[in-house]
This record gives sequence, C-alpha cells and structure tokens, in this order.
Amino acid sequence: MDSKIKDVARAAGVSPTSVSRVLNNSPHVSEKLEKKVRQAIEQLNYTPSMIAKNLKRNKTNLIGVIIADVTSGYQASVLSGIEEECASNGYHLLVSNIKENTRKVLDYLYVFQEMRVDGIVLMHGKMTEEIRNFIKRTNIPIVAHADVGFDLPAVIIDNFQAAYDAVEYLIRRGHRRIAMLAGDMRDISEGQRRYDGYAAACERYGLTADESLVRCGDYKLDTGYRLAEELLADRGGAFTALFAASDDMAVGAINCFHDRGLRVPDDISVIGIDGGPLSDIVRPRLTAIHQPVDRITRAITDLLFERIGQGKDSRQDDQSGSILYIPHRLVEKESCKDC
Amino acid sequence: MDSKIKDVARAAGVSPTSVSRVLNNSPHVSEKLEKKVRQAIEQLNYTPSMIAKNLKRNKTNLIGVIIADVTSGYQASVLSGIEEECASNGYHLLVSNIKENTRKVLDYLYVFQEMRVDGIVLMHGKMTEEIRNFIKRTNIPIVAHADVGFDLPAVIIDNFQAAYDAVEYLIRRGHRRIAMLAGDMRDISEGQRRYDGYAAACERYGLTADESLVRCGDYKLDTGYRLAEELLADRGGAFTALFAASDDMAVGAINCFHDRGLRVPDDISVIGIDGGPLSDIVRPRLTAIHQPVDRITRAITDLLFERIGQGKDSRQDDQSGSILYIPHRLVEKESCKDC
DNA sequence: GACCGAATTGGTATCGATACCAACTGTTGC
DNA sequence: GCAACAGTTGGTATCGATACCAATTCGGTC
Repeated sequence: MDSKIKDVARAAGVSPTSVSRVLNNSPHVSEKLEKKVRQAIEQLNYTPSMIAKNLKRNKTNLIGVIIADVTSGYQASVLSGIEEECASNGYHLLVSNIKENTRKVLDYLYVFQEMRVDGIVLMHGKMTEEIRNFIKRTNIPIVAHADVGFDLPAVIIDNFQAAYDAVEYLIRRGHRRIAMLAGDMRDISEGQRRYDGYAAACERYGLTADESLVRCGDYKLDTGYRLAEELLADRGGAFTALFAASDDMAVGAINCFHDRGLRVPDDISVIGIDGGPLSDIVRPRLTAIHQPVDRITRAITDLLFERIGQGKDSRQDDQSGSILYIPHRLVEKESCKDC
Repeated sequence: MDSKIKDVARAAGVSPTSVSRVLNNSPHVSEKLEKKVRQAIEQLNYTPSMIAKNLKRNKTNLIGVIIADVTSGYQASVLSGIEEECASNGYHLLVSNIKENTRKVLDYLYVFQEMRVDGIVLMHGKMTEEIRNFIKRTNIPIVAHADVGFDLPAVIIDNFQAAYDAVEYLIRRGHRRIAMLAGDMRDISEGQRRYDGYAAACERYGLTADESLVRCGDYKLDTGYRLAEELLADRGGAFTALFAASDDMAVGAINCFHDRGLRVPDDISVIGIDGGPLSDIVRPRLTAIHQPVDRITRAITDLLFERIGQGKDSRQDDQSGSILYIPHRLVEKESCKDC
C-alpha cells in the first residue's frame, strides 16, 4: 500500500522500468534481475496500483452492471454467471442495484462513465429519453439483457414469442379464461411485448379479449401477490389459468391462491417466465418459460468482450447492433393442469 | 471520454485549475467563469476521469464486497442494503461472488488491494491461514458479516445463542428428538458456533446427544434437500423436528419432506436461521431466527465508514476490533408445531 | 492616492504506473 | 580487432486530474 514502484526499484537497485517489466512478465528480463525484484517486492509487501496502471493504459478492466433487483433469484443467477465469465477474463464488476427504480439508471451510467468502465451490462428495460440519449452518445460498449425497445445490442429471449408460447400452452390444455400479470406497460419494451404475445395468442385461438383479466405492476413477488388478490376480488372464478410475466410474480400469485385455499394446479393453473431457481423451490414447482441462464450470460459477455476488443482499432461510436435472441423453452413442472 | 480537463480549459479560455474548481464546487469561483466552464463542458460532452482523480487523491470511493453466494436470498438482501447505504454516501461496490469457494477469497482480496478500494465487506466465514495473514497485514479497513473466528471487526448475530434459542424453542414445544443441518464445521466459525448452540441446548434440557442426527454441508438449498434425504433414509422417524443453519437449507429440507409426503409442521417441525425473503415465500412460511437485515447493513456500513474516516489521521494498521452483536429474534411463522 | 485584505485566477509539480527511446553488454562472424 | 546484432537495462515524458503557491483584480479605508 505504502510502497511504490520506485521504492521497489531502489530497494532492488534497479530502475522502475525493470520492476514494471518483472510485474508484467515482459520478455528480456534476466533471471538475476527478476529474483532481485521479486525479493524487494516481497520485502516491502508491495502491491501495484491499478489506479496508476489504468490511467496510463486507459483501461480499467471493470464492467459496470445495472441490475433491476438482486433479490430476484433469476437476476441474481444471471449476475452470478456474468461475474464468473468476467472474472475468468480478468474483469471485475461494479454493481448497481436500482431496485426497479428507473430514475437511478442515469446516475449510475454517469458514474460508470466517470469510472471509465470498459463495458456495461444493462439489466433493466424501462427507458427514459435521457437514458436513451446517454446510450446513444457514449462510446462505452453496452449490452442489454432486457427488451429496451430500440436498437441496442441485447441478449434476450423473444418476449413476444415466449408469452405467446406460454399462453398457447395453457389454451392447448383447455383453458379459455386466462388472466395475466404483466410488467409495466408504459414503455415499449419487455412489459409490452409480453402482453402483446398474450393478446396475440388469445386472439389466434378466438378467446374473447377481457382487459379486466390483465393487471400490470413490476416483476416483484409481492406485487404478484397483491395483483392476484385484486384479480380474485374483482374477477374471482372468471379465470382458470394465470400467466405471469416473471417467476416472482407467478410465485406471489401461487402463494396468494394457496393462502385463500385455492389449489394450484387443481383450481388454477399458473405459468411464469424465467424458470430461475425459484421455480424449483416452490411447491408445486413452477411450470415456466425457461430463460437459459448459461447461454445468456455467455452470450452477453462474449458480445461485450468482442465490442470491447473492437473499440481499440475500429471506432464504432454508436450503440447500434442487432438483438441476439436466445431460444427459450417451456419447461413443464407441476403448476399447470388440463382444464 | 475523449476530452480532458485541458481541452475544456482551452475551450473556455481559462486554466485547468479553474475547471477543476468548477467541477468540485470550490468557493471563490465567479459566476461568469462558472458559466463559461459549464458551457465548454456541455459542448465537449466532457466527463471527468475518476481514475486520474483517484490517483491524485489516493482514494477511490470503492468498497469491495466478497459475498458467499448472491443467489441466496438472505445474502442478496444484505448486498442490496449495503449497496444502498454506500451509494447514498458516494461509494460504489466492487462485487465478488465466490460461490462458497473459499479458495477464491484470497485472489479477490488481492484484486481489491490492487484496486485500492477504500474498504472491504467480507461475507464469508471460512478462513485459511493465508486469508488470515492477508487480513492482518493489510491496512484496508475490513468489516465482516460472518463469524470468522478471530479478532476482526464484525457485525453478526450471536450464532451460538441463536442456535440455542432455536433449539430451546423446539424443546419447549415438546420436541425431544431434534435433528440438525449444520454448516461446515471444519472451521472455528459460524458452522461450529451454531452446532455448539444446538449441542448446548440439547444438553441443558437433558436430550441424549445423537451425532447421527447431525449432518454437515454448506448453506445451500440443494444441500439441505440432500442432507434431509440422508437423514430420512438413515434415521427416518427418529426425529420430530429439524433445526437448519440457514433459511435455504431449511427450505431444502421442507421441500424434501413435502416430496416424500411428510407434512410440515404436522409430521416434522422445521426452524431455520436468517429469516430472509425466502422464509415468507415458502409454504408453510418458515419459522426462523431472524437476522435484522436493516440494522446489520447499517451497522456494517457505519463501522466501515468510521474506519475509513480514521485511516486518514490516526494510523491503525491492525484489523483488531470488537465484534458487534446485533440482537436476533425468533419469528414464529408456520413451520413449527407442538410435538 | 496609496495600501490592505479578500476574492479570484493561473502555473506547475505531483500522484504511480507504463511506453518509448537510448545505452550498454556480450556473442558471433569476418 | 571490429561491425552487427540480439538481449538487457535505464531515463524520462506521459496518462488526467488536484494541490499548492503565486499573481492579479477589486473594493474599501485612511
């Protein structure tokens, strides 16, 4: 902490340059010199300063992550995967948990920019005009794991199709009155897409659209519980199945039904999206559209590192880039049943 | 990104020093100058480099966090709390998820030291001699949220007493044959303390010690499931209650029992430790020793910032300091019943 | 009108590394 | 013995901010 490269150089009787060479395993270093230097490092308990190094190299090996809610099991598992990929490539994570609070996003983006992170992973779909502008202006590579509604490199499942598949599955099992717990639909993104998929499937199979069977909120468990309560109160008995836009909301709903004496799946079938750890924890186990976490985290980091690599030579300041759709699949567990 | 403070200075027709003053809201800056500078900043889309700033100030406003497993609901909620406290004090988090892998701890500690983080939160109790040495030598303030078994500032509940209370509660409800799912006991820490509390309560109330009712693992849900299976296979019927050293293990066990047709709490009572979000998610809701997350995160950050503040003037290189015990409480929910 | 102190502004060394260029050493071939 | 060259080593400018000291301006006072 206290000793600098110069101190080591002095103690070893060599130049700072040589110490630097030893630290970075450069070629053209004699064994004798290396030994002297390593000894001095040991003696002084020297640790190189990444701050200085970063300043000189103009690279930090930091990845900024904006996560909507770490206490969501699905998101935590994605975070964990990203961390692992990054660590094995020498990158470390600056994590910002916004607790679903969109207004914090911009602040953290600025922090990341000031910190000169090498890349950003954005795990939150709601946008504001300011956020969009920031993203378009910055030249830090960003990869989203969210349906942001504009042209930004992203790794996601096809949210429309995922919702469609979920609802179609319920319909095939004989359900005709299907409620939905949606995300926030005030933005053209995840929430909207998943709702659209729901609506499309309903229409395709000739189910009468009934807006009062759809409730919007965020993706949290408590919200799922609350909205399910509302549904029961307002429209109790009017639906035999429920499609929730996240595991957490689905489980919230299951718990609500359980607490009201309704049995899942006997009285009501429930299907979710994510298929994260929680889907195996609850009883009955949650049937859900499964987002393959491994493939997703892998794709996110691959894409990010690729873009970080490019940044050096080919200057591509804009954040345009195609969306990479990772195939989802419906995993049947125990929460759905024929009607 | 591209423009530096000098560019701004040139564009505004002032000195770099003045730009710096504007950026830091120093006194003695005329409105006219400030306006010119802000305009130039806007025009050049300038963002100050924290790297350079940090180098000069010798302070990073970064807190390194070593977390045992982010996918644990309890730990995620602690992380979330710490993040919030830190953010509101201008600090940001460098997060390392070790996935319960003790060997990664040392690597990350070195990374933190190289990054010159201002403080470290250690949320993992297992130690090695090397880790201990590192902690003793470094002068980065460290606060643990774990029972590490030696004199390091820590914020924890009294693990011995917590376990004792849990077991005593079961005994008071008439249980005499109580199994335990313990953490890892190869180290003198959390795992050991919680086991000791269990053993002490058993002894105090004259229960015959039966080592074969105790199984050790880590704190994960899957482990809880597996160990519960083992217990049932080896000692099925020999116990009416189970004390698990974490929420996750408790829920794993509950699920195992559920899958085997055993009812909780009717056939077996289960009590856990943590009282995190999961304890409200499972059905039956988990009765557990509750670790007050808010108070804990608050205490951790307070302690850390206090030590960071001190570092400047009074040099206190050693990491000794007392352990702060946060009072726990037993929260009765639905997973326990009279025997 | 000269002087004083406070407010405002600028110049430059510095934080701790690395990169680039220059210098030195020793070996080989003629 | 000398040139050529590869293998080592050292000196110093530099990354982009801030801190310290010096210079300047501006009122107001005597």
